[in-house]
Amino acid sequence: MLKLTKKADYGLMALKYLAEHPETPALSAKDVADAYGIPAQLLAKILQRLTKTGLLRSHAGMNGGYALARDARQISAYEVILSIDGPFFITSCTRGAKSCDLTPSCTIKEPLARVNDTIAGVLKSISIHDLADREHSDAAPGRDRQGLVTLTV
Amino acid sequence: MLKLTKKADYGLMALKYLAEHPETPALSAKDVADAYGIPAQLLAKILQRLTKTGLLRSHAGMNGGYALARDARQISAYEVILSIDGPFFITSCTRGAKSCDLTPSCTIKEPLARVNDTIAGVLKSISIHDLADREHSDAAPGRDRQGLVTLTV
DNA sequence: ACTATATAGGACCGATCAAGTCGCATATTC
DNA sequence: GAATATGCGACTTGATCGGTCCTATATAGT
Repeated sequence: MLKLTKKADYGLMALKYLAEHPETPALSAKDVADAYGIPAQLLAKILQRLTKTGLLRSHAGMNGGYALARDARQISAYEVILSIDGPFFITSCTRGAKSCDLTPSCTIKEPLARVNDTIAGVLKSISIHDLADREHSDAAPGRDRQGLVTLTV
Repeated sequence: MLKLTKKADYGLMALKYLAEHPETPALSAKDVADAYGIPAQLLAKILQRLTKTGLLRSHAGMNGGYALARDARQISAYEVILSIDGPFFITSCTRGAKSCDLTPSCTIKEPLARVNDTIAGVLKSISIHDLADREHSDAAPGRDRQGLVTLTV
């Protein structure tokens, strides 16, 4: 059904939240979880994962927590999703896979691989900052309302 | 993980196969299943579904089977996937859903809904014919190699 | 030193869902 | 009437997602 996992959702929400609070040196998993009403333990593990992949910086102990490792503009939705859910492919057999189980049969893959690339491209072009400051960019007058990306399939 | 179900894969493959054999009046589920090494019973149910949604025309009895209900150019990958997997949304809570469980919390959804629309747009722009005759379009010399679609997010 | 607060991470569980199978009814052709 | 098809519902199995629990470790404040 072409759906993002809830974990990835949570991860994106958390990063957005961190991006919206640049003044605080660190926010705990519980802080973020409470803000959104997400299970704290679950979010904790997600943030740990994002830390391991280098998107977050963590600090244990009191007043500890997490902070963005880079500028919000430099973190793409793609990286977040990839960190949490692992590599995704729209088809079971992609050109990434060595060989298709349905050997030469599945000739569908080539065109769909391009769809896959497109999706990846879109997600790569969306940064955490884009998610966070949506209101601003919406409110900005005379701005090209739609157009973060243009791409060719 | 943003993945298509195998059923949708099978469905696309089957339609492609039908598109490649326009001379035969009808092909049985078994014919197609054997051609690709797919479980016949499973494919049967998929084709039945596609028949119910109007993409295929069926004929029972000996020498019966399935045939495309429209020209291969007039059937989009989107329709096929939609028929088989049902409506898909990249996020758990989309603007399609009445209300988000995480009430006003999930502010992620709006930007991602646009990603969702993009994906849908790409899939809508790909027809069964595009899947079937890939070799031809690839072989065609001096043709704009990449470019079925251009879209703005 | 002690305690409260954090991250880090492993084990586990339940619900959901995809994938596939089985069985039976019905239609159609030979 | 037999062989071949579709049509459709029920069921099984395996994977995976979402979530909880428990323990170890780090750190800041009193």
